[in-house]
Amino acid sequence: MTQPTFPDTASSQDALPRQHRQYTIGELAKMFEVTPRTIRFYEQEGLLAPRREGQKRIYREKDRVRLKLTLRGKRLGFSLGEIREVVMMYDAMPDGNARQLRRLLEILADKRANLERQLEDIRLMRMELDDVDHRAREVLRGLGHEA
Amino acid sequence: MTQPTFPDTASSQDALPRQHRQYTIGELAKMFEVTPRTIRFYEQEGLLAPRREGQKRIYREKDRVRLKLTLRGKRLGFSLGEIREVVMMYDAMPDGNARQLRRLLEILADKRANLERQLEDIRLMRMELDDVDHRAREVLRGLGHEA
DNA sequence: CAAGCACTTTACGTTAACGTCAACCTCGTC
DNA sequence: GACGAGGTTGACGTTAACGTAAAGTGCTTG
Repeated sequence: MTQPTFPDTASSQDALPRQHRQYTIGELAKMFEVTPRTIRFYEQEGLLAPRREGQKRIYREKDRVRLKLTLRGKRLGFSLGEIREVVMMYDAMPDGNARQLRRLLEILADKRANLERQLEDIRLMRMELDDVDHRAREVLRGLGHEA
Repeated sequence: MTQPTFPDTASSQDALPRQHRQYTIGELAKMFEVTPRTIRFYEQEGLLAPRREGQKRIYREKDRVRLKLTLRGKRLGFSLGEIREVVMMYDAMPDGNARQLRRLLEILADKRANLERQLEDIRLMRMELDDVDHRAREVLRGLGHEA
């Protein structure tokens, strides 16, 4: 039961300059409660690109952040492809030409619209849940009083 | 290009008592911009249970609402199984025993927690998008001034 | 040096959520 | 009565996102 290291709190016992901290695939996996397989898969899908030390993958802070963003995107229901759109274009930005940048802005607007709809969906869904909850409690109360 | 009838606005041209309005599978499909196949699939998965008129499926207001909730759940990343958990227990409530009801309350709390995390995720994701957006615009501005 | 542990690649398996036929009824209408 | 627009039931195909098993590499520890 090796409980997960928490992603944003302690970076090992000796406070390293964090920017230069390195991670193995297993460490990252535990941090975020995913399997190494998942992390390798994300690499294969072009979402991560860790250094190699011999044959082993070495992850740096940047990779950790990317993984974090990727998983957040997933929780919001984005596909890996959609996530890659943003993450990769973000990296290609500095030397990006105008056309690419405008395309990126389009994509961003798209994602944002998506988020706004989700906010509304959440609001509505909450109300539904509250409603069901209320009814259930009342029925339960009724059961308590009889028999 | 038969544009979709909007789910909550006009219920046909003659204002029917809405509660008794009936729908064919094709009508529902257009309303929500899904295929009939999808709707039949949801039925097979126990999310819908329309009446039959001969061989044809007849959907009533209740079914339409269920479909709406289902699709909303999907947009929020819930699986059909999770959606069924709530939707079906909700129907089984009136005659539900205490154990079932408590189980339902658990599930509800679960979903709610899920939603709360999503809210936070959205907040963070928004900030990221804003950031990328800003950078992109600045680079674009830079490109305009040179050359 | 054998054992164990963490890592590697390759490759096939699995699940959810539909898509895509094929082959068939059943209307209204030309 | 042919036909086109809807509907129906199978049944097989497809895609995304991993799971899982096999077989090998490299360190370090008793």
